Amino acid sequence: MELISKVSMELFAENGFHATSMSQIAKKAGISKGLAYNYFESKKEILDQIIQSGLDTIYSNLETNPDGVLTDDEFVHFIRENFMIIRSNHHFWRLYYSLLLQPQIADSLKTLYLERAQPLLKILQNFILSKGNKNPEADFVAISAMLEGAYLLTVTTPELFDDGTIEEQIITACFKILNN
Amino acid sequence: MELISKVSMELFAENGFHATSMSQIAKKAGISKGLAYNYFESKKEILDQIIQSGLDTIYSNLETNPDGVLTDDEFVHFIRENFMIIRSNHHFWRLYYSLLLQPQIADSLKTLYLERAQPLLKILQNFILSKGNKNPEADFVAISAMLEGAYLLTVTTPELFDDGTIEEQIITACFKILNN
Amino acid sequence: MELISKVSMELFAENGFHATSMSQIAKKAGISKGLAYNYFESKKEILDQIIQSGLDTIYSNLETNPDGVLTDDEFVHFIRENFMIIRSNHHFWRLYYSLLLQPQIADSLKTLYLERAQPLLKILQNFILSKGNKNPEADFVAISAMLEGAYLLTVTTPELFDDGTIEEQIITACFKILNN
Amino acid sequence: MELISKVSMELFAENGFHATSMSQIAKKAGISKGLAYNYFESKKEILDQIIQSGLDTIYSNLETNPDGVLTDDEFVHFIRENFMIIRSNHHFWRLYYSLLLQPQIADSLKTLYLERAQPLLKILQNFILSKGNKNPEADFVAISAMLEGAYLLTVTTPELFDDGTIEEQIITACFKILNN
DNA sequence: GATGAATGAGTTTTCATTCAT
DNA sequence: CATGAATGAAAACTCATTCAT
Repeated sequence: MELISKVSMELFAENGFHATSMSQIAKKAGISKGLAYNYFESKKEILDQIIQSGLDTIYSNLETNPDGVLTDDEFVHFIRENFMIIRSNHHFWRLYYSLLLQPQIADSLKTLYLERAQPLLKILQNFILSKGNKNPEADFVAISAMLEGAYLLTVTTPELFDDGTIEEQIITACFKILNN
Repeated sequence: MELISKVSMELFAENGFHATSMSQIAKKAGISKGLAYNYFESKKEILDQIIQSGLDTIYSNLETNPDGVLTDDEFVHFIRENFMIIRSNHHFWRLYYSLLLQPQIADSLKTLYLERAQPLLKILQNFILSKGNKNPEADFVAISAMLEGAYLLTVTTPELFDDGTIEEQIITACFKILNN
Repeated sequence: MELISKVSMELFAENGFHATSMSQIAKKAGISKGLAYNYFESKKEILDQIIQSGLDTIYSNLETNPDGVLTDDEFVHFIRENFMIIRSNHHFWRLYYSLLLQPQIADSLKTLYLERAQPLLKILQNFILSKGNKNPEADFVAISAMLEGAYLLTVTTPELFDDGTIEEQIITACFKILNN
Repeated sequence: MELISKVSMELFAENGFHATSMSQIAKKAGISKGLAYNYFESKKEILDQIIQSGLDTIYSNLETNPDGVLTDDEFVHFIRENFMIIRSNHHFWRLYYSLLLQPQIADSLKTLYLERAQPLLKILQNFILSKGNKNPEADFVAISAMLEGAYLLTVTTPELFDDGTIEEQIITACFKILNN
């Protein structure tokens, strides 16, 4: 079951959900199609379960106090950790982003995601607010977009940043935005 | 033929390439399946043609002198124009991003894209260089990521920014990064 | 389409709905499975359509004035005609009876059937009432049961009555019941 | 084993033999699929065993002297008892009738049935003969059909006759047929 | 006795594609 | 140009049955 999920995630991420067949999954997992259906009611259910447990494991690794305010050093650490998590789950994130682009699926996914990501966004927001700038919302939008974009680039074209310095550049830019 | 492309792009963007059938396309276009095959050799060819002409029309609207250096005002205008183009072609961009996440397809797409986008990146690069900062590469990465992220958000969750101010916040952040 | 219906009815009647596969249907009809799905959305839809048009053709052949009262001769003719119709549609009736025994399907079927059969039952009722017996309801129940049973026997074991005299014996019994 | 039979009979009767899966049976019986196969070699064998023991218990309850001749009172009692038996085994009879309509299965079933039912038919025949009518075969056909039909109605639409008077009406009609 | 993981052949259904008209 | 009937390969899914434990 773990195996099926793992194999499916890789295939879904590489080829897309619709372009991946149960036969491929079964073959790559070294089992029969029938067995896959003993564990999951449908292909869709495999996807759902991947999303669920993917978000679970990712966010459980990040649990911090969402009400406290980070110091600069903690913020730096926080961002680096985010990138590390993305890198070590790039299959999942690639899948996540591709699903996000399909309106049919996206809505339920967005809800699920926002629910789990809320504490993180809160941490970011609090940090930005603590800087006392005139327009914290604008800073929040800009930094969120920058992170989102950097995550996407990390996932889609990791070879461009395999020196792993993208986060340092992002961090530097964050402070430029905030200390101004 | 124009119609088939248009209709296909919408369906591909909304449901994904693989989840869209030729029947759906023919039905939505109000023609027979057979006729679609008079114009296109295969479903894949429709996609290719969409990408080709999509990039064509988009970048032909943006042709500027890639070797010159923008003034600040021109840069602002340049960014705003980019967002406008994204918004008026959100179907295309949604499709573009979803394809980008499928490695099978992504490679040829990336080549194609970089080819067309090169002049724009050059403009951005020149502008950043003209600011004379210590680490222009870092600024380039940060700003590229921020733009990429903002485009993605514009395409996937337009409702969050329907006041259309996201570009202003991005522009402000760009200058903070560059004037520092 | 006519062909598919016809072939399906025979197979459904001989083997049962669930025990008949689309492959069998396609093979017997000399077409591909795919084509069958051009005409019918699902196997269930084939069944529905068979029932609909089966009841249609049968009852349209029997349309008589349901408010008038039959003479004895007309009653005899009416019964004989019923048996003839059953015999020339024995596939359909075998299918009909087998569906009647599956509660899942039976309810919608019963409604559909009663709707169409109502005029016939009315004719029978009127005829019985015209005889002025003390307990017409009892006569109606007995005669209905006798007809139902005779139809069932005709459909399931036609060889027992291939001389075609069962209806004469039923008719005789009817008059015994009514003239008493 | 008893349990498996009982549960299977209910499911077969409600949903049909082919539409019932071993999983459903095992689930409803609260056992594993494997265990079911310790008791029965196949799904078909469950069915066979149900039919066998179904006919057994039913006819063992009815054993009377097949050579004697019933009095009128005994005949009335005999019919009432038949209806009672049908009612208390409606699952079985529903299943029986549905199988009767599938030629593949029906032949072996008919043989089996006739074997067991022979004594009962003999009793009925003797009773009819004892009335000394001109055409006892015709009376036999009519009364058999009436009983068959009444049984079918009792099994398929019990709600129509839940006052339990259908047998009285049938009995009355029988005497009308016979005393004429 | 009892389980349930595992299979493989079968089922219903879908769909890109072809082609006679 | 245009249709839509037709196909065949492959998809998702089911299920009777087996077997190691």
